[in-house]
Amino acid sequence: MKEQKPHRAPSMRDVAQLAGVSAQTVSRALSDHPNVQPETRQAVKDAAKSLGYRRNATARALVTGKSNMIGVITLSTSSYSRMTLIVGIEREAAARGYSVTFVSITNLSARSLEDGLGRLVAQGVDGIITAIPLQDSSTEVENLLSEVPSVAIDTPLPAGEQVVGFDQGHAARLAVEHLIECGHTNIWHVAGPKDWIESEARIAGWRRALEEHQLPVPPEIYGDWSAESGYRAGLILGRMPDATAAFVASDEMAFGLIKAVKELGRCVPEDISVVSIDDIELAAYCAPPLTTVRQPLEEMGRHAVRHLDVLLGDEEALEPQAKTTFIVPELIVRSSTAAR
Amino acid sequence: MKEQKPHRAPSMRDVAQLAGVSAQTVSRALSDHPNVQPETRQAVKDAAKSLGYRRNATARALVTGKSNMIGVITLSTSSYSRMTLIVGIEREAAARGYSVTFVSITNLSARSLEDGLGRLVAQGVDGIITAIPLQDSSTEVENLLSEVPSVAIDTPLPAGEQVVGFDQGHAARLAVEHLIECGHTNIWHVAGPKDWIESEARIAGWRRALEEHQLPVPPEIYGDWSAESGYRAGLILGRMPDATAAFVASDEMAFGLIKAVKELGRCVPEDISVVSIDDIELAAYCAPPLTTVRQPLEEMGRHAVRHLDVLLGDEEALEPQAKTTFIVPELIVRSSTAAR
DNA sequence: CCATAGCTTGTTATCGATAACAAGAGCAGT
DNA sequence: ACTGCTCTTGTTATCGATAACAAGCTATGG
Repeated sequence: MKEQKPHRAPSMRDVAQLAGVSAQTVSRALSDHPNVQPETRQAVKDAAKSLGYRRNATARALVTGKSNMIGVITLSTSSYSRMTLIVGIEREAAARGYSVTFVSITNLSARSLEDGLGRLVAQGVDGIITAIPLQDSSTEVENLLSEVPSVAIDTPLPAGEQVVGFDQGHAARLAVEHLIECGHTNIWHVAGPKDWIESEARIAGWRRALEEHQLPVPPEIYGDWSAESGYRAGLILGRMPDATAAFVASDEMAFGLIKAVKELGRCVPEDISVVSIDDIELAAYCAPPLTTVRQPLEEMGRHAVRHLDVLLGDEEALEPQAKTTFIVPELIVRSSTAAR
Repeated sequence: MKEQKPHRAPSMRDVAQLAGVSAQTVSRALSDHPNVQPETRQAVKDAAKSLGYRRNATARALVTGKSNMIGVITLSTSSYSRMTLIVGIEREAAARGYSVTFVSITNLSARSLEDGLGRLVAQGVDGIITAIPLQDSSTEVENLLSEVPSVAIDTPLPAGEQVVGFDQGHAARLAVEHLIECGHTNIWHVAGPKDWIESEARIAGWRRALEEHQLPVPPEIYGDWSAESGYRAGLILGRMPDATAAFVASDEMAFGLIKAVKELGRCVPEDISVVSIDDIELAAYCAPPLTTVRQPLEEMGRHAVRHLDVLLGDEEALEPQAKTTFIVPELIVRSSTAAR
């Protein structure tokens, strides 16, 4: 065995030497710059391959000012939805030659948002995708976001110049109107946490739909997206004899709610119909299978990357452009809802 | 409005000028280097703050050779387990001052592994965490892995110097022995896909437990971790009158299996007992709640980062060390299993 | 036959930080 | 008072690439 030293990775200089050209020519040859003699290019490529040369992204980033990294900031809930979003982002980013660095924060305070964004900016990302449901922010956050192009999913963060949106209000309406069509008149809502903008939007959609159909609007019950919180809500709802329908803000909470309701001796959908939002993979395997409004998170992640890519690439070429991509919600009827 | 130009972020030189010192002193002051006069340090910090200075991680990485980034490579399934793992990794990494870049691959071919690892290495990560269930690899993959310290979760990849492991065989044994204690003698297994090392280990554990108790070993049924594949397996198992117990390799497949079995008119756990592995959040909200063996993915992610940190920091100081952290599986009994 | 243009390649400067070395100040010990 | 040490700060070189400029060479046309 001879490789003793930590054998520094080969640099462009090494390749240049082996190929008998200058470093700059190597750079040009490997970047597929047009004005390079074919045989020179080939020689360079051969030399590079034989040395196992790999371009140093750090040096490249330093001089070009572009890191080809995009940052994603999200809440660190391990929910299905977040994961799906991130997978979508990663795939589209990889396809477009970006790598993704990923920061999760544990709470919605401006403090922790600043921290997370700060880490991303310090890292030198070219752009940021915020997948955070924050309602408001601090000036420090705005500063951070103004330093780097950013795209917001769900939430119109200040300075988040473009937005990929899912019309939460419309999704809620689809869910509620389905229940109404089934003949329900007493439709409760189990909402997400108060400080999430999605929760607000879904509550508003639910309320508006009820009002338009001149149905009574019961008070909403708050959960925290977890199945456990849905279970607690179910314990409350299940005891109300006149509650025959619930619109639940997430599939996971619906799982919890259904469990509680069944434990109280009532049946879904015979006694209580349940619709939710998300359509996670397990939704079809709940008992009964969940009627739900599909939110295509992976696709939303991909859209976010596409927007960001345009923002980064075209250098304020097309200013107005499509400011927002709206994804249309789709109702998926399974067996957790039934006619009265 | 006066800020017309893209106002280049302030550099160390700017701070130095404002504070009336040299760039090197700024570097020292901000890095909390000991030999700096207190008032100088303060002056530098004030200047930095007033300019909104942020250290350029790229330049720093170039000269120090350390990027403080760790790379994670994983399969792009949007399963709960992967997400939980990643959240654990990200949290621990953030706590230790690393940022995380994240690559997912869509299949287990050596080709795509090479591609993913290549992206990570080219990105300049300091270390890599492989969370891939690959059985074997190519020499190219080994080259890549030998360039950068790496830690493997689950799978002992070649050159993955340290391993965070979960004793899949033991987990399987716990599950099977629980069924045996319940009086079952005909215990089937719905396994994960053939090319996953976890699947193999769970199959082996299941088989060994049965053999030790001198019980018959039926052929295993393969799934692909998805609830859908569990459902298909359930359609097969549910038709066998003498099958009274199933050990399913993941909670998600168990959801599917239970649905199928119920559709065939048999009850869980009265007719068929089901144990699985993972303990995802929804496991407790299945109907019936799943008896399962808990696999603490978040903790495993954190361990991986700790190992990697040691590997990166101590510079071959403590060579042997704890080569592997083994996490102990824990059986969680709920209601999907019952005595015969 | 010279001028102009285009192609190919090399040279030098630069990105923003830190490492390594150097230099001046202050202080103690002989 | 001189030597030698420590503390503080500054200077210069460097990491690995690319941008900008420069130079040599080959066509092409008048």
